[in-house]
Amino acid sequence: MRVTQQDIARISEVSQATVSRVLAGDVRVDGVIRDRVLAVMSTHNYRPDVRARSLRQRKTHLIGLVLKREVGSLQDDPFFAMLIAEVVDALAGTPWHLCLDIAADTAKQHSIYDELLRTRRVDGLILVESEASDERILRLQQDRFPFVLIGNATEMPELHAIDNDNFKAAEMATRHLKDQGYQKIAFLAGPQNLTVTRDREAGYRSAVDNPLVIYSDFGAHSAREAADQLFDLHQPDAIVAMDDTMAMGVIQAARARKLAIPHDLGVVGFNDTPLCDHVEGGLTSVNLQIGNMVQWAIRRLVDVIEEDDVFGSHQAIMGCELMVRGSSIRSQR
Amino acid sequence: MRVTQQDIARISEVSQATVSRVLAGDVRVDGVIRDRVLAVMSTHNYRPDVRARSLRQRKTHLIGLVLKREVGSLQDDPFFAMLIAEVVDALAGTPWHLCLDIAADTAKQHSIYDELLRTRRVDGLILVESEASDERILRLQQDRFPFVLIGNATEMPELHAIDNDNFKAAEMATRHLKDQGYQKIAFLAGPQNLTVTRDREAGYRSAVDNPLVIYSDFGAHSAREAADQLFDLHQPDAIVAMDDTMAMGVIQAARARKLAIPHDLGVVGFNDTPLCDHVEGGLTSVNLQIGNMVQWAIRRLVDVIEEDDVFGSHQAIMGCELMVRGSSIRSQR
DNA sequence: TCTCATTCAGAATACGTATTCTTAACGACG
DNA sequence: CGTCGTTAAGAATACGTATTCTGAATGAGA
Repeated sequence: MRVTQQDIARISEVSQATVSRVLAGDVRVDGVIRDRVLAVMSTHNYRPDVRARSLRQRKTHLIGLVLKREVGSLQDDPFFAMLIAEVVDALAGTPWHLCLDIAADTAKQHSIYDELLRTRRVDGLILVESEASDERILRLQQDRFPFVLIGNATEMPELHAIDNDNFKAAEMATRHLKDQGYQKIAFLAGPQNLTVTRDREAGYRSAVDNPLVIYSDFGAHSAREAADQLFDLHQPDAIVAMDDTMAMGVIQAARARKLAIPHDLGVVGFNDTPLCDHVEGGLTSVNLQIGNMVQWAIRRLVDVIEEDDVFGSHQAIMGCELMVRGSSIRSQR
Repeated sequence: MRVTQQDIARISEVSQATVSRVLAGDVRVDGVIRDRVLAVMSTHNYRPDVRARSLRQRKTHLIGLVLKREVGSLQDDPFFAMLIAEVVDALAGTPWHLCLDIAADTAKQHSIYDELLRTRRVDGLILVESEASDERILRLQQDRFPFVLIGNATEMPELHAIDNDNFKAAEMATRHLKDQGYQKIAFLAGPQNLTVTRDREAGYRSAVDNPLVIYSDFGAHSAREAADQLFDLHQPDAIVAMDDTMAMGVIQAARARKLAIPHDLGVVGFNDTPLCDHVEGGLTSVNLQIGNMVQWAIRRLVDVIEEDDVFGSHQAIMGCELMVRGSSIRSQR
């Protein structure tokens, strides 16, 4: 059977309350008794039961993250692995843990959120992939549930959020291609309802005279099909892709058409994932400091939970850096 | 404030016990009352508190997964993303959730396991990357804690485990290269203490006359360095790499030396990750049916937890399939 | 010496639920 | 008409912890 505070109390010949106090580091307990209790705890390998603690403290010490992705497609995009890893890393060494769920579609995602917060399984949520008018946010605010958004929240000021400067990032990527002498630069966009798509598209448009935009789902496969369309219809000589995975789709399409990179086609991606090094010559990509964003978000979220600061409003913008590699350096050729 | 069974009871003019019974679908409660209570629950949007439930039922409905990986290196290898995604997918639609942790080294991993099970945060664990004599397994068995191993357990019969046929997989990959006319086939192995390394090495050795093995850490970078050593010292004309990520390291090294794939060098990886399609011509890889393995493991684990079958012993071996792509087809050239 | 403040630890309670124990009502059967 | 079995729901309890409430002991100050 499992050893409880009751057992420790009995063996130490003190009350259960005292054991609890020792555990909490309460200064009011006598040194002699404290040491005795600690010794008993140690010899009996005692650890408090997190289930009882959760009930009593009304806190599970779990952070929820619900990704939206089709079954079996998470591994396509290292971005999600980065995200997950960064969250867990940020939580390491703290009393907090990650509760991870993946939903196949928006409806499922909503019901999972609902379940998580209404059953009180998690103490707070990290939101990613925000949409233009995000239903999740409204619900969470209504329920006064702690959450932090990783994404654009300029139109919803009453919340905690951190975002990339996606406008600037896309602008920078596009200008870079222009500087390299590319003439007809297209933008391979993601789903149109996402704020990240809108922001990057705007940045792209601001840097180009004759914008050429095509929307596509995430993933190399969809991107490849979209790239094929672009090549068929418009023959661009450079493509800014929404992320590295989609850039890989572009590269696959280019290979099939014997288009040489970077000579015939310049390519830039986003996220600076490990994929960039797997491309011959390297894939130019915008580093968005996802790790820093996640760390900020987690710190904020824990603060919100512990200070009960649900109504506060901290927002931050993370800088970005263009990592120039072979896929966009035409001048060398 | 949050609505509890007590509130539902008061409003429905029944006792809290009855509400609990209605929730559990207890047949002994009268139909009229049941409907009344259900209606009140519905209008008040009631959901049971998972924290109280965890304490009372002694069950958190959380499955733990602790990966061992250096900080920030999880995204290098799609294998982990696959693993995580498959676990979460297998849990979707059940009352179970995933609690994910990542440890930088073995010591940290052990302390996380210890914490998870002794505080009763999770009800069971999925173990991956088993070592030859795995301390984790001994501890868990000692504590009679539910777990399922994804890995080789032939030397530890008293547990639930599922594994690939790694011997056969490596043998198959090696023979394939031989059949394609490669003469000097090397094996780029992973850490030597892992059972998966040992099994694949054995399979490789069984298929080759003059074995040529080099050990390396996981990840493209380490693999590239190891591959450079191989090229310097032994000039192999084909390499079987422990996984696709390491195969990418090999390919990077080959590119730097202007070795043409598959003409000058044949390459085979493992896991059949999305990386395979990102290589020009495609990377040949062994599909290990990770999804099926994970599904089996989760089903088993949930059974073990719910049937309290900690002492049972179910084991299974998953088949594999060689996905032949351009990186190993010399005959076409 | 008496009073009062202070310190420390035990007793009691609450967190929200599931379940066992108890009791009331009712019908059947002798 | 009384007894007993059966059914249904309320009362009570336990899960393990944190915390408030209470009381005993100690020491200081008058």
